[in-house]
Amino acid sequence: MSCEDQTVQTLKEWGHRPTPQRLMILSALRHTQGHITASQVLEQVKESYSYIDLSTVYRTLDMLKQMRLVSETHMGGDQHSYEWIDEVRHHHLICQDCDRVVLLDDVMLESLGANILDAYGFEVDIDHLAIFGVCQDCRVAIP
Amino acid sequence: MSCEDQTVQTLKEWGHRPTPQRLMILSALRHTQGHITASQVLEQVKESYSYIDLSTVYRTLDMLKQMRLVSETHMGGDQHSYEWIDEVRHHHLICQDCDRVVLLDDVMLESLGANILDAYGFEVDIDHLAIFGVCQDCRVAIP
DNA sequence: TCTCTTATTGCAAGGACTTGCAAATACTGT
DNA sequence: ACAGTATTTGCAAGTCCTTGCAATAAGAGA
Repeated sequence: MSCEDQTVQTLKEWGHRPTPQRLMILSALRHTQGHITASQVLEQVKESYSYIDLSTVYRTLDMLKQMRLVSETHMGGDQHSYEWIDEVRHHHLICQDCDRVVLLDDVMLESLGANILDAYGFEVDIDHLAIFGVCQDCRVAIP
Repeated sequence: MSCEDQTVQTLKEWGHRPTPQRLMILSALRHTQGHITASQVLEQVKESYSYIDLSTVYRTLDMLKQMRLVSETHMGGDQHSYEWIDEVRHHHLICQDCDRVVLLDDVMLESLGANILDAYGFEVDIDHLAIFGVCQDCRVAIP
């Protein structure tokens, strides 16, 4: 089963229709390494189908978020970032001085999730977290 | 020194001018228990000064965020929430089923901060976090 | 106190994202 | 294959928040 068919299957399982627009948006997301903004998705899809509308992109991204196939992150700029959730889940440490982005392994947050579940009975669901702060280099540079 | 004078002092220390608009916005924030949205601040200030503009409110909120006097949280609705940061810092667990908000003690996140500092040399700066998930009651209700 | 400089304001326009709605499209059962 | 139903789309309008800019107001120095 191709990766395309796989996606169609997943959509159907959720009761969503695999429309051409959705497949194109999915393809843009899957074939992008790392983060991509909604308007970048739009541009990419427009190359094959120029009538696609931004609202369709956002609606599809919302759907995929709910399905846990993509993660949404607000990384400080004016636009949100979206990313296909592959095997390895990770988060981001964003330096407020130099804007550098450091990947944070999900393992770090697993214990947080466990602690919260213990203490509050609340089952957290952290797909993608952006944590702000100051990175190592800037901490050294700024005494 | 009154709480008003205190605020004026803090503003000056940061090189910001204590304009009437800012003082009214500050007062609205300080005298609100819990969260308040930007437009709620606007409404409250308008009662004494009807020419106040939303952009001034947002600009002041940004300033106060930077000064760590208020925290901003996106709690799932369409507007952000702002809150005066008092003695006790806390975060929020938001249930995606029933929308209930559970306060999360900052202690839970201190160890996360320490772990990240150890592993990455990155000094996190988490003012106010909104973590989504499923609360205890809903976990029980939904088998 | 008065002038000079700089920060701040209100307004208007803009950007990102959302929503209402009629037309178009995909699935279901026959 | 076809009609009926429910979803989905593109468009347009709307919401929340941000930004550019000229006019205003605050603080500093004479």
